Amino acid sequence: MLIGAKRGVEMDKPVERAPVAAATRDARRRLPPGERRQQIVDGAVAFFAEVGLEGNTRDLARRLGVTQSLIFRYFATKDDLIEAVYEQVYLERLSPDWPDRLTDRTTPLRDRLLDFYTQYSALIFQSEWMRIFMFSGLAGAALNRRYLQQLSGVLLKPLLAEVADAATRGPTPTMEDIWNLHGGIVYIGIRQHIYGMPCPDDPSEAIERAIDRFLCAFGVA
Amino acid sequence: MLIGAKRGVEMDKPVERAPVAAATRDARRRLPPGERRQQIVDGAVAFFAEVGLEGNTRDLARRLGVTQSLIFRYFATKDDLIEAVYEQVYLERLSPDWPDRLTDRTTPLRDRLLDFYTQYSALIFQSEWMRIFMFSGLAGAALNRRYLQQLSGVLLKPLLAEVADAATRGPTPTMEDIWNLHGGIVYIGIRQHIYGMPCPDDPSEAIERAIDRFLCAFGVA
DNA sequence: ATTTTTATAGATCAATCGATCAACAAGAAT
DNA sequence: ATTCTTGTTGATCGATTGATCTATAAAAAT
Repeated sequence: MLIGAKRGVEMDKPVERAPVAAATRDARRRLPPGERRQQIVDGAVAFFAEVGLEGNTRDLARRLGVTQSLIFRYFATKDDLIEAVYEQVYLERLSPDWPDRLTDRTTPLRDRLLDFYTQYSALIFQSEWMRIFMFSGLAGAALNRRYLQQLSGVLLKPLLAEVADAATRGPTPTMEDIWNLHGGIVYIGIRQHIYGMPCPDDPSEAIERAIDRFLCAFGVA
Repeated sequence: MLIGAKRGVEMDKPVERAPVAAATRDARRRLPPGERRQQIVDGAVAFFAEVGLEGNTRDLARRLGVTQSLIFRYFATKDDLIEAVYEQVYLERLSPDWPDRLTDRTTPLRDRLLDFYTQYSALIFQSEWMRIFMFSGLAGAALNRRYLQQLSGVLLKPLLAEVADAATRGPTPTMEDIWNLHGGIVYIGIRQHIYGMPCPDDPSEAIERAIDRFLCAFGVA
C-alpha cells in the first residue's frame, strides 16, 4: 500500500564526484561485496519493517537504488534475505551484562529495575525492531520464540527471584506477575509503533511509575 | 506457510443427504446469497487470522470448498472482503453497558475492574480477534485506530476518573497509568496468540493480581 | 595500455496473484 | 414436465511475483 512512487533509475550523467570514504552514500556501482550485502540487509530491515515481510523485492531494490536481480546475487532466495534481516535485528538485542546488573544486590532493586527498563525500552522502542518483531511473531518465526524464551530465562526469571527476595508483603510473586510488569511497559511501544497511536515522547516517566506501583504492591521500598 | 494441503474438490458422487436446517455444513451448492456471503466472511476471518491479510483467495476458496471465482461474486474486490472481515471482527466488540457498569459507584471499584477485565479478556483473548487486530494494526487500518480511540474515550478515560476518585495515596493517576494497567493485561493475549508462547489457560488470576497491584499503589481498598 | 575478474544491469521465465466471463445447473415458478 | 432465474463452476486474462541468465562495465592485475 502506497510504497514509494515509481522513479527513474537515474543512472545517466555519471557526475564526477570525489571518492567517499565510508561509501554508504553514493549508492551507485561496484561496492565490495561485504558493504553491498550489508547495505541490502540494512535497506531490507527498514523496508520490511514498513510494508511487512511480504513486501516485494522490486520495491526494495528501487529503494536501494539498485536492480532487483542484484539482491539475488547476495541472497539465493528471499527467505534467505529475511533470515539475514532477522539476524541483524535480533542479534545482540539482549545486552550480556544485564543479568548481572539486574541481580546486583548492592544497589536497590528499584534502581536496578529502572536502569534495566530505561535501557531496554530505549533499545526496543524503535519502529524497525517493534514492527519486525511483530511481523515475525505473526509469521510464527522460530527466532521470535527463542528470543522470548531467552528473555524469560535470562532476565525475567532472575528478576522474579529478586522481587521475591525483596518482597515484604503481598502474595508470593509469580512469573505471571513479572510478565505483567514487562508487558505493561512493552505495550507502550506497541501502541506507538504498531498501532500508530500518540504516545509520550519520553516513556521513562510512565515506566518509572509502573515500576513503583509494582514494587509498592510487594512492599519494596 | 504450510496452509492446507492440496485436496480434490470432491464434487462427484452427490451422496443423498437429508436437508439440513441450519445449512452451515454441506458446503455444496446454491445457498441463499445471505448465507453464502456470511459463510465466506466467517471463513475469511479464520483464514486471514491464520495466514495474514495477504493470504490468497484461492486457498481461502479451497478451505471453503468453493471456487475462487465465487468469492468475487459476493465481493467485488479482495479489499472489500477484508473490509467485511474487519466489520465482522470489530463490530460490537465493546459492549455498550460497560461504561455504565464501570462507573457505577454503588459497587466497589475493585469489583468493577475485575468484572470488566474478566469479560473483556474473555472476548478478545481469541486467536481470530487478536491476530486480525494485530495484522490490521500493522497494515495501518483506520478501523484499528478508531477502535483504540473509542476504547480510550469510552472506557479508559472514565476508568481514570474512577481511579482518581478512589485514590487515597500515591501520585495523581494519569492516562498513561491506565494504559499501563490495560497493556499489561492485554499482553497476556499477545503472548499467547501472536507469539505462540505458553500461557495460563485461565488468565483471570493473573488479571486479578494485576488489578490488585494497581489499586494497591493508589491506596484503594 | 591491455587483460582479467566480477559486480551490476537488463531482459526474461515460470509461477502465482486478483479479477473477469461465458457456460452450466440447482431450485423456484409455471 | 417445462421454463426461468441465478448461484456456481471452469477457463482464462493481465499484472505481479521470485528467480535466472547473459551481456556489460567498473576496478584490479598485468
